Amino acid sequence: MYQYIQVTDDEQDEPIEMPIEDDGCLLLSTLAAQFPGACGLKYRNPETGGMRAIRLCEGKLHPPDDMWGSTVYVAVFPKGVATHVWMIVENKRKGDEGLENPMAKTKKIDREKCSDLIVLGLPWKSSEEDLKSYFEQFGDLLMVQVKKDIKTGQSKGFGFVRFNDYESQVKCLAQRHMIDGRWCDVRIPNSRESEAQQMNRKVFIGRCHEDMTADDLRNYFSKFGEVLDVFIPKPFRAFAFVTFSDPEVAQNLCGEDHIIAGTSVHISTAAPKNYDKERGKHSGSTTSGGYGQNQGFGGWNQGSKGNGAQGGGNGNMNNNPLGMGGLNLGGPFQLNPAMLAAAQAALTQGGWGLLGMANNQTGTGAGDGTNPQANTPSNQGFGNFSSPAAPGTQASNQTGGFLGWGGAPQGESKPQQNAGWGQQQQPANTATNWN
DNA sequence: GTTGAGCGTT
Repeated sequence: MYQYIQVTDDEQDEPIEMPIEDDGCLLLSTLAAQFPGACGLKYRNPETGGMRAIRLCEGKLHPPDDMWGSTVYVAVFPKGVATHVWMIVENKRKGDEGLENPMAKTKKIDREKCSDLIVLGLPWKSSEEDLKSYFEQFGDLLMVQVKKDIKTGQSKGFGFVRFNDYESQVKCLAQRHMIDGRWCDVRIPNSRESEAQQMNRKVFIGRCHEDMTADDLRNYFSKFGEVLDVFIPKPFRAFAFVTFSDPEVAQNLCGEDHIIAGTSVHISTAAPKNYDKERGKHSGSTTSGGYGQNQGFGGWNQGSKGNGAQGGGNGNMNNNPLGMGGLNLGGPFQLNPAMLAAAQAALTQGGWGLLGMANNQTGTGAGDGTNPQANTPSNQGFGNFSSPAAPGTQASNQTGGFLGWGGAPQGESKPQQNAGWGQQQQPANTATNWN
């Protein structure tokens, strides 16, 4: 018999009900499962209006005066700790917010964010100064790079630029460029950094009920923000995707359980599927700068596009944590293909409800019991494999991807602009930075 | 010392 208390990470947001233990305590691990990175709990004292801390002792959060009551508690996060790629990006752009709650910052995803832009077809002779003087017409530049051969110093014929303002980027992407006598193309690079910035508009809805219609989902989720698309695989596979226009809305919902038409669904981040097959479409479809719709990147694991033969039809098994691509789905199990597909998708997404393994810390599921981080919702009861979302991977890629920021050739250094970035030192002449 | 579709040494 569980009791629940209401917890939020933002007093403006809808709280999540969280189970407390038999001894009346809330486990920090339970809290962290819903609010990754949370290190404590607090609540507003109605008498003083101030925030009051909840006692934390050996991983247990103790109720104030032995009573949780109906108070809405607020998750507490370590100050100034970079836990997400998004936060790193935000730190870079908004250095004055360096001490805020990192998770709140994580949720502040700027839809209209600049990314590095690749400049293709540069004349061999063009220098970074040449690029700067050309691209300045579109707006303030933060960075210009010409990629060169290490030994000879000869240009490789391409480079990167980054604008300060998104409008400048849009203008620049909208046309071809005559630079030093050659036509050059400017595009969003096919690298993970830029992909990371465009994702998370779409959320994965696990544990869907067969009676749920796209309209049901749209109606329900519209109260959180504009819904661009609802996708329910046919035949029924017990999951769906909802795409919001605002990635912040999508991000805010991730990790939550919601009740729709009496059914508890789990919302998590939509995992991008492998990009190898889609990359061609991707780069081809971004030349107009338009990736505003949910299909813009074409690389999401929707389980659609005619790959109904999930056993190996689409070559999309590389990231399957349980190696299901290697199973013979036509073998002795004779499971309903819809259930297999749902199970596979649920595994990929970390939504375990379908398999009846939710919260099963001592379960007998395949590979269970070996994961030292079994308290996280995406790993419960399973062996040690990588989380599909793997934000840390993105973070490291991200920091590694902007190594050209540290230099201040003009002699003026702005340390604040470098806060939160992994690499700040670099040899001269690898990039030119005017800010 | 050459070249002309692509995708970023640290």
